Amino acid sequence: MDENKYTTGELADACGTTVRTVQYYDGKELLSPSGYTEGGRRLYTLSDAKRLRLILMLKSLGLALSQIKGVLESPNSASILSALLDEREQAIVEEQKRQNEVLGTIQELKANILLSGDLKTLADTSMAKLMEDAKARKRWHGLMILLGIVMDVLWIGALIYGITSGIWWPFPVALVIVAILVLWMVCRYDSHVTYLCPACGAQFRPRLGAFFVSRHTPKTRKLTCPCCGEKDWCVEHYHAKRVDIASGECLPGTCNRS
Amino acid sequence: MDENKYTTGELADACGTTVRTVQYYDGKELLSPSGYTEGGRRLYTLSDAKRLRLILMLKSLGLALSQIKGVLESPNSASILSALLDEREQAIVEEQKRQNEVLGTIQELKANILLSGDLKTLADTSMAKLMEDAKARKRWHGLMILLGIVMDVLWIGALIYGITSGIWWPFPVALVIVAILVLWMVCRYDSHVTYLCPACGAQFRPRLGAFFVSRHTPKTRKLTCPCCGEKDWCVEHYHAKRVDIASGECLPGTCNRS
DNA sequence: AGAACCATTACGTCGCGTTAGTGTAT
DNA sequence: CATACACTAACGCGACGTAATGGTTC
Repeated sequence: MDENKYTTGELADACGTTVRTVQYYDGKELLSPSGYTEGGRRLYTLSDAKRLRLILMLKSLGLALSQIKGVLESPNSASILSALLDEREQAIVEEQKRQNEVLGTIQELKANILLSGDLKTLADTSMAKLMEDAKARKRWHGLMILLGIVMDVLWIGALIYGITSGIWWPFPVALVIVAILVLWMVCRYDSHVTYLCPACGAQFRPRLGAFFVSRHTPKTRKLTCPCCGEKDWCVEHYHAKRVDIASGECLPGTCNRS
Repeated sequence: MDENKYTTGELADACGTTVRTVQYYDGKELLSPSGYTEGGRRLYTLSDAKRLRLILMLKSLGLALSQIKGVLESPNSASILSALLDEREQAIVEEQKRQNEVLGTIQELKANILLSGDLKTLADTSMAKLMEDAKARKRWHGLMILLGIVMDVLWIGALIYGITSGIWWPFPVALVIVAILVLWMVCRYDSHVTYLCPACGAQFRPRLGAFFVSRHTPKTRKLTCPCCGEKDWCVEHYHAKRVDIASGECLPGTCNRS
């Protein structure tokens, strides 16, 4: 039919893979050579190259070699491939969900170990709680963004309404509602969050006033530890459930200097 | 110190894993038993259980057993674990990017094989083009949504402005702009898209009029094939580059009945 | 004494990478 | 003859699952 054009290495180069892979596919009867030289070397044709490229493409999508073999050998390859792709898609989506959970857990874990220093406390913490906390934090962030948008719409809407119609009473009403919402959010946030003192390792809950005015980054906040009195950047830790530490107290047994 | 509480199977049950795994971890010196019975059976303590749970947690995050071993053996485990978690996070994010590309490619591939029936054409299509097309389609969808929002803001804004101020001339202007934008979008879309006839397998570009009025789903459109004349649901295929088929013609060599 | 339970050993998984030792094309 | 290339056979990876065989505990 067509000329024998490629030796093993040439085929591998042409398709962006390795000699070993080509040989392996021959062994697995995924891609058999169209001929041999007298000395026993494999010879491939152009259509073999196309087939190899197809195999490599399907493999890059995550299909197993055995599945690819099934597709290529079947008379109704299209429907089989279609089903496999559906399945693969499903699996990837599932895996991404798991990965997102893992990412959340990693976040929590990093926050936990960042300053606690050793892993003894960590050994007690169960994976389940870490994930719950991570999920709760995500939900809370979502809620904050949503409420933020609602509040913006409220006061900007009232402002525009005032400008265009000359009726101004809704504006201060909107501001009051916004203020109440903000206050509620801060209180709720404060009651679900603890901080880790980098100096003594204590887990504590700051007083609402200090919490309100302190400087902060997305993950830390500059607070004075009620256990050792040091003022430093404390790592925030969000809990799924309300923490039962009094405001301004620290969790017993967590301070290294006690 | 503490009593020997668990046999291998009890430990496995308590930590949600298998006997084999516990034995394997002993062999790898990840978790050695605290003692043995006279008969040579492994005995574990409560702290062993904690250690095992920690190991399983870190494994579930995707860390290799060798890495976990390194963490547990190191004196400054916290910093090492922190670094490993960072690395792992990076890797997961990278992997998710790749997976999203794969998902796009799978979409393209499914659209391609859905009705073409065989894989010969598929063998010619390179992975690179599939991915390019998938990306381009995503970009295009994003642009459409964005323009949709812009257009909505335009005409709704002009409407509200008319109601509140009584000045109505911006409204028809906005409508004209919206109409032009829609027309441009349709033309552009039409020039980047081909359809696959399920009857004869031809790839063709419909005439703009037919394209405009035909019924459609997200992935298919009811069109009359210019090659075989059949009217059926044709699968849409978005191309990264403008296709150079004349409007109402089909790509030569793609019709099975020619 | 029988039923669980456990220990050790070893092979199989998947897709090749990587030697090691030998033969072939140019 | 030298050099590059190719061949086969084999082990290795990672985290166990799955026998097979025999001893231990209750």
